[in-house]
Amino acid sequence: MPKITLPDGFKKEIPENTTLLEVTKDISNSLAKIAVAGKINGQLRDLSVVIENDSDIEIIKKNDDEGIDIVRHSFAHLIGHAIKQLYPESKMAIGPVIKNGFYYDIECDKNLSLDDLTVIEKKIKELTKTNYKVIRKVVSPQEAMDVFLERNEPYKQEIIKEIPEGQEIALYYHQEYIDMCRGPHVPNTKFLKHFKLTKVSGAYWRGNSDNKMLQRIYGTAWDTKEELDNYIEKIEIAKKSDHRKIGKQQDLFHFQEEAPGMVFWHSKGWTIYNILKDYIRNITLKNGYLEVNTPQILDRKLWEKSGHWDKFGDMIFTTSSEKKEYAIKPMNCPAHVQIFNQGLKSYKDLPIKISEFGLVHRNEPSGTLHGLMRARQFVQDDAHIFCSEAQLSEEIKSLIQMTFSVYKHFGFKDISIALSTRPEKRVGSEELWDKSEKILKKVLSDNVDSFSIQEGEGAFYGPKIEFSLTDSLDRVWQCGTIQLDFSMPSALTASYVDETDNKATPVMIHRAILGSIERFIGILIEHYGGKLPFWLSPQQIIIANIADKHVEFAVEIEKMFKESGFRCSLDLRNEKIGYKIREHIIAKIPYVVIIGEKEVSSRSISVREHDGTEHKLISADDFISKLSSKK
RNA sequence: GCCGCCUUAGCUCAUUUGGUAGAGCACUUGUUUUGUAAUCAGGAGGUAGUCAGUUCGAUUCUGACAGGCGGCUCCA
Repeated sequence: MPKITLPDGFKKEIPENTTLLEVTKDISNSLAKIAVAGKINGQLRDLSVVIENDSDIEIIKKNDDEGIDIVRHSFAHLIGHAIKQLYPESKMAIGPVIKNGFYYDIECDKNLSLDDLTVIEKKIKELTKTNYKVIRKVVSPQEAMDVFLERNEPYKQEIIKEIPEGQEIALYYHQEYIDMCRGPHVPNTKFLKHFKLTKVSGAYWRGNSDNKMLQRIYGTAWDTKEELDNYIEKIEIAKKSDHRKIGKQQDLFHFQEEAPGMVFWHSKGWTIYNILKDYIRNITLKNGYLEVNTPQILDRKLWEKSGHWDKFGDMIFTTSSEKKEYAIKPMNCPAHVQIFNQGLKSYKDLPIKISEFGLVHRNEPSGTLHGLMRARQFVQDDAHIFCSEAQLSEEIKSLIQMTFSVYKHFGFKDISIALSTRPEKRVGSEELWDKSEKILKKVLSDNVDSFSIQEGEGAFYGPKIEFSLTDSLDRVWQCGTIQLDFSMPSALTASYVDETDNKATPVMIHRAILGSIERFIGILIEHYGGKLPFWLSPQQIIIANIADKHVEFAVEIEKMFKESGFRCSLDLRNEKIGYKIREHIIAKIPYVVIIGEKEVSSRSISVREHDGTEHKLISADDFISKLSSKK
């Protein structure tokens, strides 16, 4: 008789062939009503499995984090159940759980539209309402293969062929529909209630662009209707923070089809741009960087030498003149090596840090363009540090600290850090890779709370650290990067004279903190929901008069603000003050200064903050000195 | 680049069996001289993304192209 231990330490012997569900019922009937799965020795299992040995048992309820994921996973199966009833010829591929939801990849002759999702959704509701039992059956690979041969499911067959021998294969019977899954799944569709199919899109089979494109149906599911509604509302609100929308509303920038992926910066957007640049310039100069500027187009031969042409040629815009072919630079590094290469360098000069607000062009595939986040023309706050191997750790450490201090300045908390390791296609010896990955890992472990490893995602010349931020819809964008490079300096014959009077090749660190200024502004706009902090606001203060007779004093006050270095303008229109205020609130202006009869007679100002706070009849000088600390 | 969808006034959107388009806001003129989220009234504004095709007739149906949107792949 197996002995089980519950989370509270309670121990009990159970009869042979007892299932998790029976144990659950034994604990309490009310628990059994909301139990969707269990854990045996920490392993998630279906309630229908038999407990064979002495084990720790835990019951997963439908509203536990793991429980809701099981519900979501089962909803994916319901897409299958519904799809096969509606479009029997469809072939099912995979249907996993993702953050807040699930999806299923399907091959279907019909192009599914949003309207079709409504139909599928309705069918799923019908099916779940019958409260049918989901039956799990463990089968041999051959049995599984027979099932999916008979059901004409080529993708399932392909998956079976790759399941390692000895691994249990489970089929889930949803009435007439059969799916294969590691599970666990809910024991009954009565647990499947609050969901919505959200979008349909294309997705390559196995994520490989050489493979066939399938249709992917996305959905979300929650334990209660309130949670579902909240989630949907949250998405709707988040859409309002979309930088593309705010960019238009606030007159920051625009795109047009004559220049896809390239930004037309309007005056206000360009103001933000320059503030950011100045901020970064200040920091880099303080940290001993030498700011440079390099040509926009460079001979193709240079890019062949550096290795870029071979690997990234597709992305490079070109132009030609007098039979010479040029590349419009997609990166700044080869140019920075040229600057390093001028004159002899000694080990005493290292590290040499060369920075540039480097304008680059990359011919990104049209389908990947995304407002400011992914553009074809953008500026990197780029820098290359030429140093000796011995200096690497210290340099990288200070880069990590610098990056964090910049992100902190903007109030970012949700920063994900990843170490990308050696890719399949790479240059350099294994020892070199071992060494450089080890250096990055060590520096990361010593300096950040946590980081993930992205195996094989490194650059061909070396591993890299990536700092990523999230947009309003939870999409993750890489911003900062620190990359070790042992190859380009020698490819472009960079060298210095070392302590032993020999020629040595420097190591190069590629780094960017904001990454692309365009992308970073996009993230900032969404992060602040369009209400930028005072120091970044392109329009900080509006002076609004009550009536014509207050114009003179309003102009005087505007001059005061301007002379103190604030971005300030007048609103002298013949409109009611409520009308003006409404407009400036919508435009997210931090302060509206109101000038009327009382202000003129007392030579003071009244200020309305964006959040509605009012300061009546205060001294302009006092207000200016208070604002000066916020610059 | 791939799959699907979308493209109507400066902006946000209406306009169903195919008969050349409307609203709100913005703009403009007048009115109002105003106290913390919209004073009132008039006016102007569109070759319906582009190019073909079907049709007596196309914003509407078909096709191609362009751009955008959602994903996928990619992202030095």
